[in-house]
Amino acid sequence: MPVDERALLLLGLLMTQSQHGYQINEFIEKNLATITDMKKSTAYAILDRLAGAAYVSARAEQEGNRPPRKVYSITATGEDYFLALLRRGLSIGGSGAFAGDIPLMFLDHLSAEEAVSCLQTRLESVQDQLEHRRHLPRHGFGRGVDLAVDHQITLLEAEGQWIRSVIERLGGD
Amino acid sequence: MPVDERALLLLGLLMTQSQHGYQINEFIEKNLATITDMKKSTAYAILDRLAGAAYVSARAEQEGNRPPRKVYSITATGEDYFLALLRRGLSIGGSGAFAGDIPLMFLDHLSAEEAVSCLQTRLESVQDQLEHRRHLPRHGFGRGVDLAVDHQITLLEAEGQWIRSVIERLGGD
DNA sequence: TTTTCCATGTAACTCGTTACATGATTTC
DNA sequence: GAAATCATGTAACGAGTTACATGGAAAA
Repeated sequence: MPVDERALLLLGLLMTQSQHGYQINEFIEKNLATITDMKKSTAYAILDRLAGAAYVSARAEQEGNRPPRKVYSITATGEDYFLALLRRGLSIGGSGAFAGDIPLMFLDHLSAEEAVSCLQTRLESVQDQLEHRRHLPRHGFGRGVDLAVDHQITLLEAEGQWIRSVIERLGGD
Repeated sequence: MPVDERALLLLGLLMTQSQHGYQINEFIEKNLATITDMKKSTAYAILDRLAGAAYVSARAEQEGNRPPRKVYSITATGEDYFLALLRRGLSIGGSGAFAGDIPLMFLDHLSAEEAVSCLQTRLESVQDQLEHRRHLPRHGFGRGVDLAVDHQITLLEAEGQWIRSVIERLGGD
């Protein structure tokens, strides 16, 4: 039973303030790109679903002659549900099976040189991702988004170290 | 374009020797539980698909009056495809977004005590997973499955350390 | 004047899981 | 006599992505 992370994310964003879908999608795109890859259609659909379940309420709104919006607010039941999802999500965490484990199993089907070259590419990608996250604007005191980014940095550092050790074992330059 | 890890896994297992689906599924269930959660029906379906694409060939076989089997062998084209998937998979690795990042974003919606309690549960789960992987029978010299398990151990250790540091920051006992 | 922004969706599709079916055989 | 093993699948479902539609207003 995987915790419904996308619903948790949307509810969490609505905990701060009532928002309409476009607004939420923009926030995700601009600030949470490293954390989630949820697509806009998906967000709209889930907001709909949450409204159907009365975890959020929706009221229509219009500004000038802009397209009409649906402003979502989290309900009392929604807050309970959010907290329940949050507790489960925090307690459980990842499954321990990480993406990218399977290719490793077959490393020895490549020559040492080729394996090293692939791993170096991977290492560079990890370094780039680290660099990117380190230059991200900080918001708080290790809370909120920053905490998640911090988590990613830690794991990316470990990943980088590990790749380097494998390259060494393979006798790379 | 996420690398097709499941196809890579099946092709990789067929690189060692020709096998029938049941055999493959058994191996996965007994030896790769920490690495993948692919279901049997899924494996059968993908083997079918790979046969359709001529990446593997299938021949029927029957032993005594057991149910007939389909023994799959990887073809020359299949080996090429396998190596291509392998190179991509090794070079790319994970996206940097890890499962369990989202709940972290909302940690401060819980009281410090409750957050600590959740994280301690998570820490215990990580420790259990570490323990389990450390007691797994080793096969080779840091190659094959062992390498993937090694990778998981490294990341789980980092995860554990990180959780401990967060607990400390929150003033946990 | 073409592009981008605003704002919400629908329809078709992919990928994978769940639950079930089959039927002989060996084990409890 | 009941249950597990062997061996392969099918059908229904669910979650999410992709590509597209809409239509006015503001920006390039």
